[in-house]
Amino acid sequence: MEKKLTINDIARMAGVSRQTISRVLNNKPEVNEATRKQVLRIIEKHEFQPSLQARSMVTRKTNMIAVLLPDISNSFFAEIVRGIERTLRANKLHVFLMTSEEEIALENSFIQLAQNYNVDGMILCSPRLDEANLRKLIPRVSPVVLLNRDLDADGAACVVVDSLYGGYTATKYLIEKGHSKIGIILGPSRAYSNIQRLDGYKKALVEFGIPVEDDLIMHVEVDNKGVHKLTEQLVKKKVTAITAYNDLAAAYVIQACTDLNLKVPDDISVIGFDGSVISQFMNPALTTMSLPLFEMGQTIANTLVRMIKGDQPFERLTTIYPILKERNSTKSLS
Amino acid sequence: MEKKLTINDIARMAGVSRQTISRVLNNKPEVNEATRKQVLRIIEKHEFQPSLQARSMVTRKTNMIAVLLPDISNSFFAEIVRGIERTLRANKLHVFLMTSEEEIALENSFIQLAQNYNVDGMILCSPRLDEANLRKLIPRVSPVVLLNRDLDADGAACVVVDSLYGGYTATKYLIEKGHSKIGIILGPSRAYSNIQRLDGYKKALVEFGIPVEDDLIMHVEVDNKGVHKLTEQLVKKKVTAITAYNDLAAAYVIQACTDLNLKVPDDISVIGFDGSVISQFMNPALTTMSLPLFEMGQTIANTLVRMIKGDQPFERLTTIYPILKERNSTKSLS
DNA sequence: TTGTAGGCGTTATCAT
DNA sequence: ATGATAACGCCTACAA
Repeated sequence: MEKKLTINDIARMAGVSRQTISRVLNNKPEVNEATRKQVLRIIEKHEFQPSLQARSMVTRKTNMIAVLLPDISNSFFAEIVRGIERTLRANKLHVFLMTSEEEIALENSFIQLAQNYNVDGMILCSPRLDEANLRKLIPRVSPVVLLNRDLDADGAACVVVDSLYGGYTATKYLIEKGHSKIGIILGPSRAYSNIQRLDGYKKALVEFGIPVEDDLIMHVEVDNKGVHKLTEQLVKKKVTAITAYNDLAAAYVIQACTDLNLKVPDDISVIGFDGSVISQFMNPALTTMSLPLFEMGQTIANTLVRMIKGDQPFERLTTIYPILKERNSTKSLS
Repeated sequence: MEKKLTINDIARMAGVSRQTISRVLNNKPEVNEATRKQVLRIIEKHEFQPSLQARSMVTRKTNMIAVLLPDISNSFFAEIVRGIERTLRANKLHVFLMTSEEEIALENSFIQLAQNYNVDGMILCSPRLDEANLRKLIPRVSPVVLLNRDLDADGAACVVVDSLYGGYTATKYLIEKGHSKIGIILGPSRAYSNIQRLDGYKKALVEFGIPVEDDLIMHVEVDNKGVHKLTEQLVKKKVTAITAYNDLAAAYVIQACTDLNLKVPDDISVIGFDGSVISQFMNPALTTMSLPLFEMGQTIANTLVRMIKGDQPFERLTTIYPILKERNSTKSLS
């Protein structure tokens, strides 16, 4: 690492005090034009750039935003982060990335870490922390934007997907296609979104007078590994359609069906959730409840930026509605 | 944001000097056990945690690693970052994420930014910067690990995919399946890996005495949007097989073939590159040159950690060989 | 074992 | 318009 020049070095070279250098760096008006030019020349000649660390010590701003999520290789989060990063960048804010791998302890310590680094704000994607802890930690890193978590707390805003609507719409769609024996595979976490999705599923069934059968409701234990087996169980129970909690899970469902010599959608209909890139390349192309992930990322970041600026209004709660994208993995029951 | 306690506050409460607090925080031995316990009690009671910023000012270490890549939503990079993050985390290092969107100007300014934040090291994924600039910037953020770029510079190590081997192996595989009219679709950038891949393609053809036809060599202009059209052109030229520069591009190739009423692999064979998640769910499942992305991320981070520690040897150049994963998108020409 | 003084590189405040 | 001085919160070196 090259040894870095400091503002003092520049001051010495320019024959002025470091305060003047500071003024030039910060575009303060009260500097003689001649001096300013001279200083700028020296700064450029030596490609001097001030230490943001030192600056942060006094300004109390780091321009860093901590972004905490379970898994960056999950395209759901990756696409959201793309939206976040671009929007933050446009506001001269930068991303401190933290991955919790769904571990509560890591989530906890990462939020502390964010505080210790003195970030200007934090984005929490689907935190698993319980409400009490969340309420305790939020003030330390606020402002905070939460994804998929509705918490009414000071210094926090929320962007949530309406999973109830999603689960309801997907199920209703299948019912209207003539299905009544519909299996549902829910995600590994006890997350709110899963409960919501299940509620939506039930709501649709009830609305159409179809009995809710508990043994058609499946929960994945840890990750997608279990989907294959759950699909087998559902098939044994003669379902004619399955809704999965995300597109990748739906892909595993289809794979399992193929292994069981069932054709999708002829023998069984499958519907996913997310609308990630893989959904359109699967065969058959996946019918899914699609989410505007990139735009969600932008919304999240924009909300945070407004909170930070402090002079602009922001939505305490933004609700995102998934949109049914009908493709070829679903079919009318004839 | 709650107002944060400082080391001075704790010192006052404990009735000792702040230096003693510092000693306790840093586990220095020269502290009376009674004092240490007393101080620890107060620290815990108030959940005091030192400012890492202030600490960095004097220790000259931030424990932050800048990770610069073109696009986090590209599963190729996302999976690599997952490996990087986990390994860095195990070494108490953290990720400062920067996305360049393939723009050279952004790459340039992000490297500067990394310097100004005084990061402990940097990971550059497939930088587009020319060699001169790269050589100039590396010393400012070193140690640096470069992905897919072989540059022999002080303070830099490289992890590269052997694209020549990959291109060669894929092409050879197709030739041995009886294909001789083989199209190749190369990536958008003038990146080294594309040139290498083409060289491998040519090498295989030459080895088997098959003439290299320039009009079977296609370059994507900007992104995957163009793949569809290029595929049409190749089909017009009666190719029986196409190798694509990554799995997503291969997906578009297959889509284009379907649109042209060609069946894969019966009418045309397609082979991808990367072995990303989508490849196994495509229909037909994609034959591809697969890369151990997560492990590559780990290797990259591990190399950087060794460089930072300084007392451990590290590979200046690590070469990764893609592995042929034969699935159902390729077939013998009968 | 503990405390004091000084400094890391900047900006803020108050003089001049 | 410019400069001197004091912070920001911590650690290092030296003194007690």
